[in-house]
Formats: sequence, C-alpha cells, structure tokens
Amino acid sequence: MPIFLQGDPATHVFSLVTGTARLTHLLPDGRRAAVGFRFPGDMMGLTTDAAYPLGAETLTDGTLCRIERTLLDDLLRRHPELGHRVLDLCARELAATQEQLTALNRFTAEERVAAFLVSLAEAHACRGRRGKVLDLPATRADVGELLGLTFETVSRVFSAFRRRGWIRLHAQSGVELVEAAALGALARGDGVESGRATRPGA
Amino acid sequence: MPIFLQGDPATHVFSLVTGTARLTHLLPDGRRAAVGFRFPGDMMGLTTDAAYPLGAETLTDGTLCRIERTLLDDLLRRHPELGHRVLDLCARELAATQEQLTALNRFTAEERVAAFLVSLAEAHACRGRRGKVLDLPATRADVGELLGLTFETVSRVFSAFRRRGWIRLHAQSGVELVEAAALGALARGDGVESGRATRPGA
DNA sequence: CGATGCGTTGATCGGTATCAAGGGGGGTGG
DNA sequence: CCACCCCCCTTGATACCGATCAACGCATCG
Repeated sequence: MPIFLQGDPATHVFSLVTGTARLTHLLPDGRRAAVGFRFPGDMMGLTTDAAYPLGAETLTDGTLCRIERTLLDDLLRRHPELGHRVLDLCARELAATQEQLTALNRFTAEERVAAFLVSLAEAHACRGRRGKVLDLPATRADVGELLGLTFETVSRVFSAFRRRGWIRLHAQSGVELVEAAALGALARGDGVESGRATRPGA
Repeated sequence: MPIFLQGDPATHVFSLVTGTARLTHLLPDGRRAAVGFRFPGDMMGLTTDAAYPLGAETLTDGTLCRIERTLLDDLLRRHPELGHRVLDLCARELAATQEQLTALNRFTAEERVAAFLVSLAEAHACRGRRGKVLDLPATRADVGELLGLTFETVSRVFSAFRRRGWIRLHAQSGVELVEAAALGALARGDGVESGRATRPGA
C-alpha cells in the first residue's frame, strides 16, 4: 500500500511506528529500484525538495505517525535539541545508504543477499526481537529490487545458502540464520583477496 | 592524497573549499568502492560514529576547512539556525546518495557514465563555472570505482559516446558535452520501456 | 633512454539476466 | 468439498553485458 508517491508534494514527514515499509525510485521507462526497507522508528519523507524524490509503501500492515512539514519546521525552531536528534537520524541513514551503495558497487549476488540478511537481523535485534528466526516481510521480487537482482537469482542464492546449511526457511516467511558467522563474512566483503579488485567475475 | 582514513577516530569535520575529493569504502579483501566525489562547499567526515566509516582523499590540489567535532557540537548548540543548515546539507547529500544507489541498482554501463557526466556538469554549473568544457578530475579507474565498472569499460563507453558525437575529449582532462540532451535521457533512465524491468541484459 | 602510469582496443570468460516450465498454497466460487 | 485461479517460489537452459586477460600507443619523468 502506498504511503506517498514519488512526485507528490512533500507536505508531510512520516515516522514508522509498527510494520515494515520500503522506499522506491521509479524510472521513466518503468524500471523500479528499492532504496531501502524501513522499520519502526525510522523516518520517511524528509526532504528539502518540494516533491518527494521517491515513493514509500508498506510491505506489511502497520501504523504511521504523520506530521506536517511546516509544523516540524516550527518544532525544530522552537526545540533545537530536537534538531540534533533529527540530524542524528539523517546522518545514520546516510551512513546506511552509503553502505548499501558499496554493496551494489562491488558485491556479488551472494554477498548482497548475505548483507541483506545480516542487516535484517540487526534491525530485528535493535528493536528487541528475540529468537533467531526473523520475519522476512518481502517477496523474492522485493528483495531483488533492493539488491539489484532478479527474483530468480535471489531464489537461487537462498537455495544455495539453505543447501550449505547457513539458513533455514520456516513456514510463513520465517528465516533462521544458522551460520551467522559465515553470512557475516560474506556480508562484510571478506572475499577473494586476489586478482583484480572489482566483483569477482561479472 | 588522503584527508582521513577509514577507521581513523572521527575527531574533525571538513569542508572542501577548493579542489575535488572523493570518499571511498575499503573492503577487508582489498576491493574498493568510491561513494562519491566532493566539490567546493561540500562537507566530509560528519558522522555519529567514533571512527570514520569511510576514507576521504583529494583528487586534485585544493584547500580544506577543518573543524574539531567537539567545537562543531558547541557551535550547533549555541547557534540553532546553523543546525538547520547542516541538516539541509545532510538531507541533500542523502538524496544524492539515493540517486546514485538507483543508478548502481538498475543502470547499464552507458547510463551510469551518462549520469556521471550530467551530475558533473551540474556540479560545475552550480558553482558558477561557465563554458561547456568541464574538467574531469579523475582517471578512468577513478570513475570506474564510483560507477561499479572497470576502467576498460569506462574507456569503451567514453569512446562510444565520442564516436556518436555526444562528447568531445579535449587535452588535459577536458570533456565537452555536445549532445547534453541525449546524455540526459540516458542519465534519467529513459530506456527500453519493454520486457522485464531490470537492467537490459547482464 | 628505460620506466611508469594512463588510455585504448581486441579476444575471451563468467555471473547474472532472461526465457521457460512446473510445483505449491491460499483464496474464491461452484 | 473440490475445481480453479493467481501468485509466489523453484529449477533448468540459454543469452548477453561487462569483467578479465592481453597487447599496444602515448605521454611524462628520472
């Protein structure tokens, strides 16, 4: 379900309270790229532009906090310490986006999926979810749009990880990271250490 | 020349006054990814982390403004309107990074180079450089690290653009965008409009 | 002069996209 | 209850873009 569309006037800023959402770019010719998934506590729609440069939609049922941008500007003027907090969120998001950028720049398909699973696990842990089985609130196609892969490739990588015993797939979109260390090494980019320094292969 | 290294204690924030710099991630196995190029007026090294998550180095001779982070925090506390300005810079940088993310996610080699050239032209225009010949302060390899391509591929794309009459290469790293419209269409992602919605091919 | 770094171009390889076929689960309507 | 459909997932065969390997030209510099 759409929260706001790319190109809409950027009148509000949103904070995700519960559920999962994603931000996506839509290209003129129909190609679509997911910029990132968002979890409870994350902000969406903060921009200096007049229109949202990207769209947001929910992946699961959830609840939002919506605030008018003019009101937020007022609040920021009146409570400077709040500004510090927003800047913090923004800087943290920037760092995460740069991380993702490096993944798309240099990582192979397996490394990207591993990095995605690890970051998903971190997001769960940060928000106090216990247990090693984490919920995957996205289809293979959704993950592919985030990682720059097709859903077939995502599926193949999941199968490869499963065959190696690194993950276990449960009913209802549950994923268990059995060999978190191995996945972590892949996700960190601890790879070949030889030859040319781009993606190994393609 | 390095400005600060990935992993160094993040004691200072920098503002580029003149020249060109780049930010890079270094992976454990030696692969390197450029996160972005930076031009006069841009900030570097702003992070909530204790260490810089990425390194910065100059591509040309230039001048920097260096400020201790503790001092910046002080300034921000004392001058809330300055905080607004920094938040603006951060949000703008986030938007640019997300744009780059989409390019790496979905763009072909030609589209990436076109987008790079267009953004380079915009950066020049924003800073008041006149004339259609812009300076390319980077080797083919540098561009490749930014775009997720090898220097051979970057070279081939430059040659293809040149053969089509879209660009002209001048002495001393000068590039002229002859057919800015054609490059712009590629850079915008105005592509195939058919078949599956990923990269056409690879 | 040789050495080194950057750029160009060609030949080949390989990872991932694409094309294709089939399986399973959860609706909905008979 | 079952038939049907639709969507998601999986797996196989093949195609293709860009990486890799290789060779060479052209500067600049000691």
